[in-house]
Amino acid sequence: MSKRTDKREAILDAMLDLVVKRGLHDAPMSVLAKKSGASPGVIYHYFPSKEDLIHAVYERVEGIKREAFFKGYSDAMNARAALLHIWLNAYDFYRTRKREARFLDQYLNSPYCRMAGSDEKDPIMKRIIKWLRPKKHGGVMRDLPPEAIDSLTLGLAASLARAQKEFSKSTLKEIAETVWTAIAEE
Amino acid sequence: MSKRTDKREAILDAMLDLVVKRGLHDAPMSVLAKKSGASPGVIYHYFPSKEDLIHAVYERVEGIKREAFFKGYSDAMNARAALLHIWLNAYDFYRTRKREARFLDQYLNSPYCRMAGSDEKDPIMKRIIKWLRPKKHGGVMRDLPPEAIDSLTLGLAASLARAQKEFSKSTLKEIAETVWTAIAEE
Amino acid sequence: MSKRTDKREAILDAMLDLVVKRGLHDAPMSVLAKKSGASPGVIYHYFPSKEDLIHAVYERVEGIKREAFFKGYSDAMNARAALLHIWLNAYDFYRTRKREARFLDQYLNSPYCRMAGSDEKDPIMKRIIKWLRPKKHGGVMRDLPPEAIDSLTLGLAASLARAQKEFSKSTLKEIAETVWTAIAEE
Amino acid sequence: MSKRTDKREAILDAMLDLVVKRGLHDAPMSVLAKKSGASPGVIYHYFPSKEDLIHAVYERVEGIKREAFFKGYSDAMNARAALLHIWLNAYDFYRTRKREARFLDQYLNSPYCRMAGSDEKDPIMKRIIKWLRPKKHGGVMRDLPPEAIDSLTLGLAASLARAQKEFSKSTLKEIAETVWTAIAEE
DNA sequence: AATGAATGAGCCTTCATTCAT
DNA sequence: TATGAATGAAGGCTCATTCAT
Repeated sequence: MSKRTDKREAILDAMLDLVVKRGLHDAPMSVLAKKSGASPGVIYHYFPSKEDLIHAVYERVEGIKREAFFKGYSDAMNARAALLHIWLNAYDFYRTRKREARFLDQYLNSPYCRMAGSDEKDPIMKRIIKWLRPKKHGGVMRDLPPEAIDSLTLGLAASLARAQKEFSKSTLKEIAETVWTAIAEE
Repeated sequence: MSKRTDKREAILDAMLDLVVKRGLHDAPMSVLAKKSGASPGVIYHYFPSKEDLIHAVYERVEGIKREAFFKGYSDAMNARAALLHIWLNAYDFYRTRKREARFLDQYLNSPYCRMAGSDEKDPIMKRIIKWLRPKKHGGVMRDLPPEAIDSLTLGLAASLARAQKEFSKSTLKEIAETVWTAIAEE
Repeated sequence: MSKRTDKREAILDAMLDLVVKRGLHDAPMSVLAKKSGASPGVIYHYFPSKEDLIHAVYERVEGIKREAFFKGYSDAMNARAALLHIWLNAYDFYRTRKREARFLDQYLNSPYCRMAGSDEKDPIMKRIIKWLRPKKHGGVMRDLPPEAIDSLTLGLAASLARAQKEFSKSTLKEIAETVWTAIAEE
Repeated sequence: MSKRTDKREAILDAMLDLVVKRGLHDAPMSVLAKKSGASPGVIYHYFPSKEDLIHAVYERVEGIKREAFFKGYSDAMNARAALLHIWLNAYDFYRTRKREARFLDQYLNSPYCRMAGSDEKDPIMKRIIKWLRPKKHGGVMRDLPPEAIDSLTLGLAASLARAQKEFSKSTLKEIAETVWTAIAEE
């Protein structure tokens, strides 16, 4: 990995930390410079503005998230297996990547997010969405709106991950299956 | 309502608007002063600091939310009826009170929130929680963690309300009942 | 003493305290209002401006000082006795009236002082100055400049009073007499 | 001298002037910026806060004072010669460095001074203090408290320097010798 | 006389950004 | 590429003063 990439990464990582620790407001470039080991000047060499930098952090986090969600996933899986797999991956991601999760919380709920051209708010599910549709549209779901599906699956995983206590793998599977039963066409 | 209270309300309301429109960051007191019709000085007569003001806005919104959730609710209702009722109220709240909903999104995901002494993050559900527990603890639910329950009920309502399209009352009821079936002990 | 006078006194006294505790800078009218029990409004009823108020505090302190210096003094005393008497009184004043002493320190060294029309910086000594002049001008002193006389007498008393340890009456008298010997024509 | 040092000096010097002209209160950073030719921002690059800046000005002035006091001084001098020498230097300092003198007057009598950790209020005399003690403690003085010694020597010089008229070198020497006679052992 | 809400200029400080080196 | 001093608009907040009551 080149030195150039190293410094860029250091900046992105430091900003992620900063936002998580002090908030999207209260994340000054000067502090970022100190944390990242880069001078204020170079930061502007890598990113045109603070806003762009924030968006770049988001893209990076989003990439990590996507990777995490689809780790071990195979197109050969059937709908049920795929959903369960991704659901558990999601729980894991939100559980182990606290920093990334907290950044997303802030970013997605801030005007920064809406500033982005944002092709799609959450492009991840687009890849599995083919099943996350009612049967009559080629999916395997009950006739529920997509928002409902999303909230009932990934939203649930996220909120469980935020809980104090950690759930055992078997409990999680149980929950996932309950969900599946509730939303899938029998 | 006294003039004193009027001005206080005007400030709170203007800040709510400002945060929703420009974000928790980028909500300067000077702009607030103009919007609210109060001078920069008086604002500090009513609130010790910007932070306190933000917290006060939150308390106010939280109060509105609580009222909305429990509108028409009666202790005489059984668990199922109560949950459905509140669930629909919640959907309504998130649907019609977009400003308040967006403020909560930002506040609850910002460090401001964690700054508050915050006895409880979301005290609302404490009132209906008696059923939102597994049967073996006196509730009527399957043995799911409270976080799951919350996400599956109010979280779902919130995410549906955020959707572009509006759902008909009958669709909502259908969804609510699906949920109920999924989480309630048969 | 009339109520009017009472409130005026309360304001003056509170300001004296404030200046001593927080400095001539950092003595806001709002804090003064709280300390004195008078509203910001009335303060301006008694004093046209903050500057005038500060000057009024000075006049009051100066009055107290004059009284203290001349307590027990009699015109019948000869030069030596008078000087010793006043010298001891001065030490007492600076020793027991710490607040007043500290206020004078600040006021006399601040631009406030020079703002005042100030007939005379320290009018006190004018009353005993008849001896504090060289013999050839009708006094009893060596031919030293008045500033020297003043510094050697009252200035010395003030600096001794500021010291940590307290001096016994006999030590003080000894010092005073040493001074007298040094500056008086034999 | 580096450019960095230059700007720092310019700021310190401008602040000294400002305090002398307008007082420790009423010395706004904005005015300082204009006077010193530095932007408001850079000032904070050199000094963490206004308070620190004030303290830094003090340190600088104190340094100048020390240098002035000991100019031409040699350890070979005996007590009497040393005292006379330093006494005349002190008069010169207070006489020619009016700005510095006036700053010290304000600073030393303000709460700023007491805020400082201040190892010692006036470390200068610590170097000559070996004689400024009573004979029985190895000095050459009468048994007077140190405060008295200080006031009778440097205090006197300062107050003479403050006078309108300037004293001739011979008058000064005469005064100094009178003082010496008064405080030195026989 | 008295209150205290209200004003608004101005204060200290921060911070995104630029630029000489 | 990299530095970090420099900029200056803006931010949160204060405070002498006024004024409706």
